[in-house]
Amino acid sequence: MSTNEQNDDATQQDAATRHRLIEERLRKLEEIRATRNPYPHSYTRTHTSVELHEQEADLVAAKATVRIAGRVMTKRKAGKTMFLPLYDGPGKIQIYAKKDILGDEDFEFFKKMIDTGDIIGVEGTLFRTRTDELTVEVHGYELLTKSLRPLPEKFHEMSLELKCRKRYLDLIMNLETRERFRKRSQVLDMIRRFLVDEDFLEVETPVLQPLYGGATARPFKTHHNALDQTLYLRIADELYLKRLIVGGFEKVFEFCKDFRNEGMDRTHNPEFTMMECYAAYWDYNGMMDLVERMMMKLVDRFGDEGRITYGEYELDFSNGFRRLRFLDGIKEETGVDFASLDDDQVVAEAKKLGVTILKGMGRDKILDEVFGTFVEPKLIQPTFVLDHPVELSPLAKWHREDEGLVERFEGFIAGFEICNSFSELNDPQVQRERFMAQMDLKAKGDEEAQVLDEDFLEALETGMPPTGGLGMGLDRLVMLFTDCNSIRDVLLFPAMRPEESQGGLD
RNA sequence: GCGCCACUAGCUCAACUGGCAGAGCAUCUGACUCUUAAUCAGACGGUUCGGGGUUCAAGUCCCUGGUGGCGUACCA
Repeated sequence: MSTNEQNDDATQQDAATRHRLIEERLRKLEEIRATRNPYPHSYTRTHTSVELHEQEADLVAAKATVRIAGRVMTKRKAGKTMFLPLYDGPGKIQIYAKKDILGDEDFEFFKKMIDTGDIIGVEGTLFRTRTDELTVEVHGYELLTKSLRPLPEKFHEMSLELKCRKRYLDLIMNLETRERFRKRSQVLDMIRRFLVDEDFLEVETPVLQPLYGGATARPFKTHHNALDQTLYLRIADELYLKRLIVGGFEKVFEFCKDFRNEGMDRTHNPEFTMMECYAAYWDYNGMMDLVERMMMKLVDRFGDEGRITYGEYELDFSNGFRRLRFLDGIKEETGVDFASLDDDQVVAEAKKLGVTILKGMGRDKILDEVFGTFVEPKLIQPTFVLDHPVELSPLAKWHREDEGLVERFEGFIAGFEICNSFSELNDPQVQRERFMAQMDLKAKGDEEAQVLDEDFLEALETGMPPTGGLGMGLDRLVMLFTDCNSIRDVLLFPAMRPEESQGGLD
């Protein structure tokens, strides 16, 4: 960012409008510059705080001089001594500064010029205080970065809004926030390793797509100037990964950012991270096994005896996922056997159940509504919902036994959907008919209906082997393993409305 | 999109029925050579989210705009 753009940056602001706390820091910065460099280029550490804790016995025995660096979180001054907790990347360590060790000048400089929020490097030896806290006795120190802004108050929770808007403050103040995002990285890493171990090839496909497909959602739209072409941010990468299966890669996966131009709530953010994978010669049964193996790996690592605690729930993975057929689920919860009803009866029964029926909703869409209302909230323990009506799943292959259904499953845990999978439709003529049906729905006003992708059909006509496919919402999965009930807690920078006039350039 | 609630010092929050805008932390000055939300004494700090209205008087009531939270709708 150029300095021109930083009109509200502390150092650029008019003295009159600058906050007095910042003013005070700037005054100190000025004074520091007279004798020292407040922003040196590097600092060589010998240990991190965590390493000091781990290697305490050896380091103390050897009377070793250690060098650490981190952010000053508070200053506890006691006359001619000071205690300061220092936070570095992995953790924290207390340091102890003493006048008769540092000398008058260095001690007074430390006391006056080093503020909470400043980043310093410290050299010294390890000892235990009377209250048995491992501490570095400071023999020398160096200011590494002067902080010009006050940190939030230290013993109340920051407001949720501030945590999300200024995530760096949340990360500075709350080690458990750092831990949560470290865990997110570990979950994603385990999934990636799992897939690679299962011989899946990681690939990358376009984020900017001339047609959006592979899911049912409204897209973000943008424009490519050189080509004078409308482009869409992807809502899924499904159709591209299938092209790769056509091309002969037999197992592929992608961690993809998808973008959906829809509402936001505790399980939806306009951009989110999905994992999609496809395996040639598999069907949805193979994908169910894959998901169970993957989840067991994660639960082994992050859970306890095959269980994880999520909010008020104890989720038990030790027996895999329960299998529940879509229509059976509805029957179980509503007592109505929709399979045996004709279209008019479906409408009547749904109305009787209190489901709102909008214009242009077909039979299957109504069933989906019934399912969402009565069944989904009940799916707390790991469950695969399978064999959906065809209209809801234009990219899934027809069921080999039941007419009107497709081979599809959705994984539900704690009442929300974490994955979706099909035996992929590879008959190009049937796929064309499905797209045509979607176009009809679109014409009738269904804004989310999928669009016909001629290039994708051409790929299918070239021949895609029987294939199992899977899409998994990684943010939601991370929510499960971090016991978070909002997607914002597992996104470092969740979507927020811009503050004041920080929106666009115009 | 709709409904309800909130917005007060840098941060977290008080302020009764409309009657002088407050505390803790942070900051500054001073004391203190083992502190743990350090302690003690003092000081500084306010466009009560913006705009309009009612009133002798508005943080408080009304209208309007903004941002957020929760719920709801839409949604892989």
